[in-house]
Amino acid sequence: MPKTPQAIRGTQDIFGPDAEAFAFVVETFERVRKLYRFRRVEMPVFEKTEVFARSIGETTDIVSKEMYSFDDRGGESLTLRPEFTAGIARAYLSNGWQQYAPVKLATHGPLFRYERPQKGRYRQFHQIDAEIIGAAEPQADVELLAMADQLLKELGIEGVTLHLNTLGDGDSREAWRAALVDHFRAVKDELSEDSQERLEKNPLRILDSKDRRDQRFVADAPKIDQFLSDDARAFFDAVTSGLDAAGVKWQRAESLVRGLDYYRHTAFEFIPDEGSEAAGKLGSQSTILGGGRYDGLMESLGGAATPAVGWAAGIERLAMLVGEREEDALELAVVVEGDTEQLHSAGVRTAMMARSEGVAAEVFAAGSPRKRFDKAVKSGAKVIMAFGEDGEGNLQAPRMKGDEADIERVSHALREFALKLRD
RNA sequence: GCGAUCGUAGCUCAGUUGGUUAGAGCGCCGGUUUGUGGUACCGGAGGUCGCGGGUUCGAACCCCGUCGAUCGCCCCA
Repeated sequence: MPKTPQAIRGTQDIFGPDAEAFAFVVETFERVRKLYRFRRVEMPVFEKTEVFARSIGETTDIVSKEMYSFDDRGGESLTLRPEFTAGIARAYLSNGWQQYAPVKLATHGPLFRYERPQKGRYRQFHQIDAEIIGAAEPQADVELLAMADQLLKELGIEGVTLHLNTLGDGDSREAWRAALVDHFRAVKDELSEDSQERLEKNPLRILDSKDRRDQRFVADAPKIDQFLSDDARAFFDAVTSGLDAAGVKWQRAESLVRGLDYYRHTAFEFIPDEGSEAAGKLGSQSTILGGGRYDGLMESLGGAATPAVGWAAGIERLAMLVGEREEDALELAVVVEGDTEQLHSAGVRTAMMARSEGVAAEVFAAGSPRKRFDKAVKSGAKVIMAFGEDGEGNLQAPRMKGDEADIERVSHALREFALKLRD
């Protein structure tokens, strides 16, 4: 016997209730996205490596060690997408979608990151994604967040709050960053090992360190608000008042920064409330939906300066929060009581007629007659219909079992089909 | 990349300080409950105890390695 190959680490085969929950998330997203008139876009799963390296930031962990990169036969370095935004930006530029600007785009699909798998985190994972490109106004941020908020509500997810921050414009962000470095460098020796390293690579990240040693110094660290330009402040005020008007609840998160270089102004995450049921289900992964404004991204890919905002959410994480979803019930189970040609065709034909009229049907025609009934009963079918023959081999009229209303609905469907045949 | 815990039947798990042919439930297949049938009962198939070494008269159990899984750290959705 040849050995069965193992699945790749960090990949998942999703089935049953989990797969139903996954589908429910995607279907709900598709429905909500249409309500906000986001247009569907499909993109390649892989790109030239530089697309991600240049836009996400060379020094980020994603680019430096988490990308699935490989050389193709022509010797070009390609990478399985670790996120959507960079690819969408590339597509926007290479297809001249400026002509549609401002344009609202939505997509979903698999992403890849070479990371150690754990609860709510995989090497191949899936996201839903929404972007507004070419809109500089804070109203775009508001609309995008309103959609996220509505999506979570329609998924029935509770105990999750929008954490909101601003990183200011490019200058504000740089000034803040410099002040933070000064602040933390003064106490460098007392910081955790991780944060000493972050000081060089990504000082903003020290702000949400989980280490107690760092948290003492985080409290009195410089705040972004001190460095905001008037424009940046006005922008953020417009976003928050817009959210209030739209009825989207939010809370200020002064130390919320996002990992990627391209963020400016608005940054946000939807995070389960401390101690909530949702928080428990997610383990140590807390963010279920995150994003922000990335006004500088297009330029890093050689395009004209183009304002944009977007977010992405992990489908697996959302699916964990929507909980078990049962598959739709079987409506009609057709049991064939023997193995003659006549009986089998009767069963197959009946199921076909039912399905043509939108009634979910399945035929049970394997194993002993007793097992067929057992399986039909266990299938949870609302109506069981049995075909048998009399002693002389004549097909008997089918017998139906189930609630009167259910039987009537199935019978009605079968009659409808017969009527159409006659016309 | 680092740490902790765990790998026994298709699935969920027992397996007493190391001691005969490794068990149960569910699922699957066949049958009985002398008619139609979610019950109950009987029987059957199915296991290199993750893999490789070692210790021992003897290893599912102890030791080392390795692979995998889970959870956490880093980072992130």
